[in-house]
Amino acid sequence: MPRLLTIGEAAAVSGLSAKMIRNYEQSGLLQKPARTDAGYRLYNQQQVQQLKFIQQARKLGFSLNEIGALLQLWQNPERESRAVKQLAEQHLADIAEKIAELQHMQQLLQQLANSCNADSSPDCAILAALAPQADTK
Amino acid sequence: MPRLLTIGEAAAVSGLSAKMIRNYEQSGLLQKPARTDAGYRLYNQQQVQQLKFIQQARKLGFSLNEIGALLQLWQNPERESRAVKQLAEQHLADIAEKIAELQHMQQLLQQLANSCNADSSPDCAILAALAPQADTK
DNA sequence: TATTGACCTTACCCTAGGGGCAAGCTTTAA
DNA sequence: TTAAAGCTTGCCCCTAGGGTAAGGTCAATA
Repeated sequence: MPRLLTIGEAAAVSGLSAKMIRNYEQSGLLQKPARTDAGYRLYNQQQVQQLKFIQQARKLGFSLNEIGALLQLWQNPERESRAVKQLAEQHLADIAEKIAELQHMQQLLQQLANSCNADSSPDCAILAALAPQADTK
Repeated sequence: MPRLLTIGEAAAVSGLSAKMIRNYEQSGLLQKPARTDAGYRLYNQQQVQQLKFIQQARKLGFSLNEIGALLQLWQNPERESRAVKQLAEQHLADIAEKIAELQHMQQLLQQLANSCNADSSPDCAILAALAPQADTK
Protein backbone atom coordinates (compact mmCIF):
# COMPACT_ATOMS: atom_id res chain seq x y z
CA MET A 1 0.00 0.00 0.00
CA PRO A 2 1.37 3.41 -0.94
CA ARG A 3 2.37 5.51 2.00
CA LEU A 4 1.16 9.01 2.59
CA LEU A 5 3.95 11.54 2.96
CA THR A 6 4.15 14.68 5.07
CA ILE A 7 5.18 17.84 3.31
CA GLY A 8 8.80 17.50 4.40
CA GLU A 9 8.98 13.97 3.04
CA ALA A 10 7.23 14.98 -0.17
CA ALA A 11 9.69 17.83 -0.53
CA ALA A 12 12.63 15.49 -0.05
CA VAL A 13 11.51 13.00 -2.68
CA SER A 14 10.38 15.61 -5.20
CA GLY A 15 13.28 18.00 -4.92
CA LEU A 16 10.98 20.94 -4.21
CA SER A 17 11.00 22.90 -0.95
CA ALA A 18 8.13 22.54 1.48
CA LYS A 19 7.67 26.26 1.14
CA MET A 20 7.14 26.09 -2.59
CA ILE A 21 4.81 23.11 -2.34
CA ARG A 22 2.52 25.20 -0.12
CA ASN A 23 2.99 28.04 -2.56
CA TYR A 24 1.91 25.94 -5.54
CA GLU A 25 -1.12 24.79 -3.61
CA GLN A 26 -1.99 28.37 -2.70
CA SER A 27 -1.73 29.49 -6.31
CA GLY A 28 -4.03 26.73 -7.50
CA LEU A 29 -1.41 24.69 -9.31
CA LEU A 30 -2.04 21.75 -7.02
CA GLN A 31 -5.18 20.28 -5.51
CA LYS A 32 -5.42 20.59 -1.75
CA PRO A 33 -3.98 17.49 -0.13
CA ALA A 34 -5.58 15.55 2.70
CA ARG A 35 -4.84 16.64 6.24
CA THR A 36 -4.29 14.81 9.48
CA ASP A 37 -6.47 15.66 12.47
CA ALA A 38 -3.70 18.01 13.53
CA GLY A 39 -3.75 19.77 10.15
CA TYR A 40 -0.60 18.27 8.64
CA ARG A 41 -0.70 17.90 4.85
CA LEU A 42 -0.57 14.33 3.56
CA TYR A 43 0.44 13.53 0.00
CA ASN A 44 -0.50 10.35 -1.78
CA GLN A 45 1.59 8.76 -4.49
CA GLN A 46 -0.28 10.44 -7.31
CA GLN A 47 0.30 13.84 -5.74
CA VAL A 48 3.96 13.05 -5.24
CA GLN A 49 4.16 12.19 -8.95
CA GLN A 50 2.74 15.62 -9.68
CA LEU A 51 5.35 17.26 -7.49
CA LYS A 52 8.09 15.44 -9.34
CA PHE A 53 6.52 16.47 -12.64
CA ILE A 54 6.58 20.10 -11.55
CA GLN A 55 10.20 19.86 -10.51
CA GLN A 56 11.19 18.36 -13.87
CA ALA A 57 9.31 21.08 -15.73
CA ARG A 58 10.97 23.78 -13.58
CA LYS A 59 14.34 22.33 -14.55
CA LEU A 60 13.39 22.93 -18.18
CA GLY A 61 12.52 26.51 -17.32
CA PHE A 62 8.76 26.35 -17.82
CA SER A 63 6.86 29.07 -15.97
CA LEU A 64 4.26 28.15 -13.39
CA ASN A 65 1.53 29.08 -15.85
CA GLU A 66 2.99 26.78 -18.45
CA ILE A 67 3.40 24.03 -15.89
CA GLY A 68 -0.26 24.37 -15.02
CA ALA A 69 -1.13 23.82 -18.65
CA LEU A 70 1.28 20.89 -18.90
CA LEU A 71 -0.27 19.29 -15.82
CA GLN A 72 -3.72 19.62 -17.36
CA LEU A 73 -2.50 17.98 -20.54
CA TRP A 74 -0.67 15.26 -18.67
CA GLN A 75 -3.77 14.30 -16.76
CA ASN A 76 -6.07 14.43 -19.76
CA PRO A 77 -6.06 11.12 -21.66
CA GLU A 78 -7.81 12.89 -24.56
CA ARG A 79 -4.91 15.31 -25.04
CA GLU A 80 -3.34 15.77 -28.43
CA SER A 81 0.43 15.67 -28.50
CA ARG A 82 0.19 18.64 -30.84
CA ALA A 83 -0.84 20.82 -27.92
CA VAL A 84 2.07 19.70 -25.80
CA LYS A 85 4.55 20.33 -28.54
CA GLN A 86 3.09 23.75 -29.22
CA LEU A 87 3.70 24.69 -25.60
CA ALA A 88 7.23 23.40 -25.80
CA GLU A 89 7.93 25.26 -29.04
CA GLN A 90 6.72 28.50 -27.51
CA HIS A 91 8.97 27.96 -24.55
CA LEU A 92 11.86 27.16 -26.86
CA ALA A 93 11.24 30.42 -28.66
CA ASP A 94 11.28 32.29 -25.35
CA ILE A 95 14.52 30.61 -24.39
CA ALA A 96 16.10 31.47 -27.73
CA GLU A 97 15.07 35.08 -27.30
CA LYS A 98 16.58 35.29 -23.84
CA ILE A 99 19.79 33.71 -25.07
CA ALA A 100 19.98 36.21 -27.91
CA GLU A 101 19.51 39.14 -25.53
CA LEU A 102 22.20 37.86 -23.22
CA GLN A 103 24.57 37.22 -26.10
CA HIS A 104 24.01 40.74 -27.31
CA MET A 105 24.89 42.13 -23.88
CA GLN A 106 27.84 39.79 -23.72
CA GLN A 107 29.22 40.93 -27.04
CA LEU A 108 28.89 44.63 -26.26
CA LEU A 109 30.31 44.35 -22.78
CA GLN A 110 33.15 42.09 -23.80
CA GLN A 111 34.27 44.60 -26.38
CA LEU A 112 34.23 47.36 -23.80
CA ALA A 113 36.06 45.25 -21.26
CA ASN A 114 38.72 44.43 -23.83
CA SER A 115 39.27 48.14 -24.29
CA CYS A 116 39.75 48.78 -20.58
CA ASN A 117 43.34 48.76 -19.46
CA ALA A 118 42.48 47.62 -15.94
CA ASP A 119 45.31 49.51 -14.32
CA SER A 120 45.54 52.26 -11.70
CA SER A 121 44.48 55.02 -14.07
CA PRO A 122 40.90 56.24 -13.94
CA ASP A 123 40.36 56.00 -17.71
CA CYS A 124 38.13 53.13 -18.71
CA ALA A 125 36.24 52.44 -21.92
CA ILE A 126 33.41 50.86 -19.95
CA LEU A 127 32.60 54.01 -18.02
CA ALA A 128 33.12 56.06 -21.16
CA ALA A 129 30.50 54.01 -22.94
CA LEU A 130 28.01 54.30 -20.11
CA ALA A 131 28.54 58.02 -19.67
CA PRO A 132 26.53 60.23 -21.99
CA GLN A 133 28.99 62.37 -23.91
CA ALA A 134 29.11 65.85 -22.42
CA ASP A 135 27.18 68.23 -24.58
CA THR A 136 29.62 70.53 -26.31
CA LYS A 137 27.14 73.18 -27.28
CA MET B 1 21.99 78.01 -18.64
CA PRO B 2 20.99 74.39 -18.28
CA ARG B 3 17.32 73.88 -17.73
CA LEU B 4 15.85 71.94 -14.86
CA LEU B 5 13.61 69.10 -15.94
CA THR B 6 10.52 67.68 -14.33
CA ILE B 7 10.44 63.94 -13.78
CA GLY B 8 8.44 63.37 -16.96
CA GLU B 9 10.95 65.29 -19.03
CA ALA B 10 13.86 63.58 -17.33
CA ALA B 11 12.21 60.23 -18.05
CA ALA B 12 11.74 61.12 -21.71
CA VAL B 13 15.34 62.14 -22.27
CA SER B 14 16.85 59.29 -20.24
CA GLY B 15 14.68 56.46 -21.50
CA LEU B 16 13.69 55.48 -17.97
CA SER B 17 10.13 55.59 -16.67
CA ALA B 18 9.15 58.26 -14.12
CA LYS B 19 8.11 55.39 -11.90
CA MET B 20 11.55 53.85 -11.93
CA ILE B 21 13.29 57.17 -11.39
CA ARG B 22 11.32 57.58 -8.16
CA ASN B 23 12.13 53.99 -7.38
CA TYR B 24 15.87 54.50 -7.81
CA GLU B 25 15.69 57.56 -5.58
CA GLN B 26 13.79 55.60 -2.94
CA SER B 27 16.35 52.80 -3.00
CA GLY B 28 19.23 55.22 -2.53
CA LEU B 29 20.71 54.84 -5.99
CA LEU B 30 20.12 58.53 -6.69
CA GLN B 31 20.44 61.64 -4.56
CA LYS B 32 17.19 63.40 -3.83
CA PRO B 33 16.53 66.04 -6.46
CA ALA B 34 15.40 69.60 -5.77
CA ARG B 35 11.68 70.26 -5.48
CA THR B 36 9.43 73.10 -6.55
CA ASP B 37 7.23 74.77 -3.95
CA ALA B 38 4.49 72.42 -5.06
CA GLY B 39 6.71 69.39 -4.47
CA TYR B 40 7.59 68.56 -8.07
CA ARG B 41 11.01 66.97 -8.53
CA LEU B 42 13.48 69.01 -10.58
CA TYR B 43 16.52 67.42 -12.20
CA ASN B 44 19.61 69.33 -13.19
CA GLN B 45 21.85 68.37 -16.07
CA GLN B 46 24.23 66.39 -13.90
CA GLN B 47 21.37 64.34 -12.53
CA VAL B 48 20.02 63.76 -16.02
CA GLN B 49 23.46 62.45 -17.01
CA GLN B 50 23.21 60.00 -14.13
CA LEU B 51 19.81 58.83 -15.33
CA LYS B 52 21.19 58.21 -18.79
CA PHE B 53 24.13 56.36 -17.26
CA ILE B 54 21.76 54.10 -15.37
CA GLN B 55 19.74 53.40 -18.49
CA GLN B 56 22.87 52.45 -20.43
CA ALA B 57 24.03 50.16 -17.66
CA ARG B 58 20.60 48.51 -17.50
CA LYS B 59 20.86 47.82 -21.21
CA LEU B 60 24.05 45.90 -20.49
CA GLY B 61 22.20 43.89 -17.85
CA PHE B 62 23.93 45.25 -14.77
CA SER B 63 21.91 44.85 -11.58
CA LEU B 64 20.93 47.89 -9.57
CA ASN B 65 23.56 46.98 -6.99
CA GLU B 66 26.22 46.85 -9.67
CA ILE B 67 24.97 50.11 -11.13
CA GLY B 68 25.30 51.71 -7.72
CA ALA B 69 28.94 50.64 -7.63
CA LEU B 70 29.50 51.83 -11.19
CA LEU B 71 28.02 55.21 -10.35
CA GLN B 72 30.35 55.53 -7.39
CA LEU B 73 33.33 54.71 -9.57
CA TRP B 74 32.19 57.02 -12.32
CA GLN B 75 31.98 59.94 -9.94
CA ASN B 76 35.23 59.21 -8.23
CA PRO B 77 38.18 60.80 -10.07
CA GLU B 78 40.53 58.65 -7.97
CA ARG B 79 39.03 55.42 -9.30
CA GLU B 80 41.22 52.73 -10.79
CA SER B 81 40.05 51.31 -14.09
CA ARG B 82 40.97 47.92 -12.63
CA ALA B 83 37.95 48.14 -10.33
CA VAL B 84 35.61 48.94 -13.19
CA LYS B 85 36.87 46.08 -15.28
CA GLN B 86 36.60 43.69 -12.37
CA LEU B 87 32.92 44.55 -12.04
CA ALA B 88 32.43 44.06 -15.75
CA GLU B 89 34.24 40.73 -15.73
CA GLN B 90 32.08 39.49 -12.90
CA HIS B 91 28.98 40.51 -14.80
CA LEU B 92 30.31 38.83 -17.93
CA ALA B 93 30.79 35.65 -15.92
CA ASP B 94 27.20 35.86 -14.67
CA ILE B 95 25.96 36.37 -18.22
CA ALA B 96 27.94 33.40 -19.46
CA GLU B 97 26.51 31.25 -16.70
CA LYS B 98 22.95 32.25 -17.53
CA ILE B 99 23.53 31.57 -21.21
CA ALA B 100 24.93 28.14 -20.38
CA GLU B 101 21.89 27.30 -18.25
CA LEU B 102 19.51 28.41 -20.96
CA GLN B 103 21.41 26.50 -23.61
CA HIS B 104 21.26 23.40 -21.46
CA MET B 105 17.49 23.73 -21.17
CA GLN B 106 17.28 24.46 -24.86
CA GLN B 107 19.21 21.36 -25.80
CA LEU B 108 17.20 19.05 -23.57
CA LEU B 109 13.85 20.46 -24.57
CA GLN B 110 14.66 20.57 -28.26
CA GLN B 111 15.51 16.89 -28.20
CA LEU B 112 12.24 16.09 -26.52
CA ALA B 113 10.27 18.28 -28.90
CA ASN B 114 11.91 16.58 -31.85
CA SER B 115 10.66 13.27 -30.51
CA CYS B 116 7.08 14.46 -30.19
CA ASN B 117 4.93 13.66 -33.17
CA ALA B 118 2.63 16.62 -32.65
CA ASP B 119 -0.45 14.90 -33.92
CA SER B 120 -3.82 13.98 -32.45
CA SER B 121 -2.51 11.09 -30.41
CA PRO B 122 -1.89 11.61 -26.70
CA ASP B 123 1.61 10.12 -26.75
CA CYS B 124 4.32 12.70 -26.40
CA ALA B 125 7.98 12.36 -25.47
CA ILE B 126 7.85 15.67 -23.64
CA LEU B 127 5.24 14.53 -21.14
CA ALA B 128 6.96 11.17 -20.89
CA ALA B 129 10.17 12.90 -19.87
CA LEU B 130 8.46 15.08 -17.29
CA ALA B 131 6.47 12.23 -15.80
CA PRO B 132 8.29 10.17 -13.23
CA GLN B 133 8.29 6.60 -14.43
CA ALA B 134 5.56 4.66 -12.67
CA ASP B 135 7.10 2.51 -10.00
CA THR B 136 6.87 -1.08 -11.12
CA LYS B 137 7.47 -2.62 -7.73
C1' DT C 1 -11.65 84.03 -15.62
C1' DA C 2 -13.03 79.32 -15.57
C1' DT C 3 -12.29 75.04 -16.93
C1' DT C 4 -10.05 71.17 -18.79
C1' DG C 5 -6.43 68.05 -19.67
C1' DA C 6 -1.80 66.89 -18.84
C1' DC C 7 1.31 66.38 -15.39
C1' DC C 8 2.84 65.63 -10.73
C1' DT C 9 2.49 63.61 -5.73
C1' DT C 10 2.10 59.53 -2.48
C1' DA C 11 0.40 55.06 -1.38
C1' DC C 12 -0.97 50.73 -2.33
C1' DC C 13 -1.37 46.06 -4.82
C1' DC C 14 0.43 42.90 -8.52
C1' DT C 15 3.75 40.03 -11.18
C1' DA C 16 7.51 35.21 -10.69
C1' DG C 17 9.86 32.37 -7.84
C1' DG C 18 11.38 32.07 -4.29
C1' DG C 19 14.12 32.97 0.98
C1' DG C 20 13.58 33.57 5.76
C1' DC C 21 11.57 34.28 10.38
C1' DA C 22 8.12 34.13 14.27
C1' DA C 23 4.78 32.05 17.26
C1' DG C 24 2.59 28.19 18.30
C1' DC C 25 1.04 23.26 17.83
C1' DT C 26 2.27 18.08 17.05
C1' DT C 27 4.95 14.11 16.83
C1' DT C 28 8.71 11.22 17.95
C1' DA C 29 12.46 9.49 20.43
C1' DA C 30 15.35 9.21 24.45
C1' DT D 1 8.61 13.57 30.71
C1' DT D 2 10.97 16.37 28.11
C1' DA D 3 13.50 17.96 24.16
C1' DA D 4 14.12 18.14 19.36
C1' DA D 5 12.40 18.06 14.99
C1' DG D 6 8.64 18.87 12.08
C1' DC D 7 4.41 21.07 10.91
C1' DT D 8 0.96 25.21 10.75
C1' DT D 9 -0.10 30.09 9.29
C1' DG D 10 1.24 34.68 8.57
C1' DC D 11 4.29 38.12 7.67
C1' DC D 12 8.30 40.57 5.51
C1' DC D 13 12.16 40.54 2.15
C1' DC D 14 14.44 40.27 -2.68
C1' DT D 15 14.68 41.93 -8.28
C1' DA D 16 12.97 45.09 -11.51
C1' DG D 17 9.55 46.81 -12.42
C1' DG D 18 3.82 47.58 -14.02
C1' DG D 19 -0.54 49.39 -12.74
C1' DT D 20 -4.04 52.12 -10.35
C1' DA D 21 -6.24 55.42 -7.20
C1' DA D 22 -6.98 59.82 -4.97
C1' DG D 23 -5.62 64.16 -4.96
C1' DG D 24 -2.73 68.57 -5.94
C1' DT D 25 -0.66 71.69 -9.82
C1' DC D 26 0.16 73.89 -14.16
C1' DA D 27 -0.75 75.77 -18.70
C1' DA D 28 -3.58 76.60 -22.52
C1' DT D 29 -7.95 77.40 -24.37
C1' DA D 30 -12.71 79.13 -24.49
